[in-house]
Amino acid sequence: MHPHTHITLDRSSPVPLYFQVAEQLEEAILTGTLGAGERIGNEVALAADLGLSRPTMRQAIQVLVDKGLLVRKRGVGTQVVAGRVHRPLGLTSLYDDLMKAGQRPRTVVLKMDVVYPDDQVRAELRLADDAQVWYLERLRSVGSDPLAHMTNYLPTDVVDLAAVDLGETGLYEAMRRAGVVMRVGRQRISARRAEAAEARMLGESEGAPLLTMERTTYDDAGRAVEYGTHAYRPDRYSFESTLVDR
Amino acid sequence: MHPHTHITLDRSSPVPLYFQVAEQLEEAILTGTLGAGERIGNEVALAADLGLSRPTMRQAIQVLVDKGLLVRKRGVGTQVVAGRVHRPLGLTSLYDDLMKAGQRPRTVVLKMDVVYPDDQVRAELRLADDAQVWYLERLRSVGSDPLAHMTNYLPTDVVDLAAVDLGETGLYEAMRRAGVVMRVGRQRISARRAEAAEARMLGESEGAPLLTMERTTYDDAGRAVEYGTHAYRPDRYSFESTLVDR
DNA sequence: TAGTGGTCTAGACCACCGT
DNA sequence: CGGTGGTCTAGACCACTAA
Repeated sequence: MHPHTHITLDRSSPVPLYFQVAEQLEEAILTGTLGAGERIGNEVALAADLGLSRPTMRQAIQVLVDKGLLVRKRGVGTQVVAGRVHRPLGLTSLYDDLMKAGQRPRTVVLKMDVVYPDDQVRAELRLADDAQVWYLERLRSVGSDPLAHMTNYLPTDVVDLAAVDLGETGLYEAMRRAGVVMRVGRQRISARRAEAAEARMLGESEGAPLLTMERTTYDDAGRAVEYGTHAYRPDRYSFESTLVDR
Repeated sequence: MHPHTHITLDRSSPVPLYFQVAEQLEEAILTGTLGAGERIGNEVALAADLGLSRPTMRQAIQVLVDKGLLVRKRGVGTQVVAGRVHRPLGLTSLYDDLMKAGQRPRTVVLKMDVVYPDDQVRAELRLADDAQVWYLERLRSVGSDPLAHMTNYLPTDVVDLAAVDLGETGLYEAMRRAGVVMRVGRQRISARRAEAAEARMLGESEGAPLLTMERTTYDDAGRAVEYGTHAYRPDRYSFESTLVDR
């Protein structure tokens, strides 16, 4: 009844125990060692097997429930969710996503300036009336294929963009290196027709459908650190996500 | 130092204590009683004030951290995230969303049949080779404006669609009433050109951009219960979501 | 009825932050 | 250094499910 997934714990590691368990359980699910519909658990026995308290074991399982890999049912147990898994989108940039997928993204910085933002941007970033922002416009490609046209606004006190080579690194990675800890992003995804100039840049015809995303990102102090509006070629990009009801 | 948000607990209520606290904290944030950037906490003191244990108080705060309303920073405290809040998308249908927004959606069922699914649908739903599914095609409008063209496939043993008036209720609501507990949804959002027939239905011109979503939903036993591909008029609809890094 | 997850308690030690 | 959140323990009682 116990498909022993053989979990190893290292109590001297700085990695939390619940996370060690979650990692190894996830691995077992992704490799198929734990198949769709299979039951793990119960929590009490698992905890005892591993020499953990039940709350710690529960926390480990909760991580995978939140990722949509496991479902819990009271009185029944915990089971592996069916279906192929795709990685959830987190607070990553397109650049990060492409790198992870083994692609070689290329970025051309079209514009980079310090400007006075318009009212909408100032409101999104909650800036004072006289505050200035970095204005950044980039075109991202994979190989010879244009993929996305990106516009971003950043408060000038968040990061000094002039000191960064944005052709060689993603914006989010640059922000992280500057010590910004991004915690929350609020985004809206829709679609629209490509305008003429934009269509030329993306190698599409005017009026072609574009996938659009606008996002405001907040750091670990709750401060808005970035606002951006992006346009993607829909035949080359899509947004995947997992929703979990608790 | 304590912006006393006056939280009331009812220990005789079946609503969990952590949830009662989370609800009232969220209310305080949404109404502005707790303003952007304001610190709540600390966990120990809050727990003591309310006569709760610290883990319970922590769980309450975690709910709002997961919703992107609060950010925690070790050594500092817990603060309210800046910016306007929009409700996250959960496992709801377009119908539910519209109803909540006070709209009056109208649904026309274009087709409803039991069919043998093609390979892709069979794979998404993890069905046996000889299994049949409900095939459902609907057009949803608000007022006189067409909004979305929706196609769904459901295993026949999940719910009997013939017994439901889908003009009067959303598909997800109908599934819930049939005892289906949906727990996980995996979706992909992109865009494409409207085809001729589709454009006519949606009141758009051929080639107009459409926002597309395909989603597979799983129940509390990890079983695929629904697969759908939808097309929305992008000037009338967009997907909003909140991402949280932990 | 037996077994499962859901909630809750009352502590403990640690890591990190700002002063 | 004091104060914060991050982790962990060892229990307890309850609600729900399935046999």
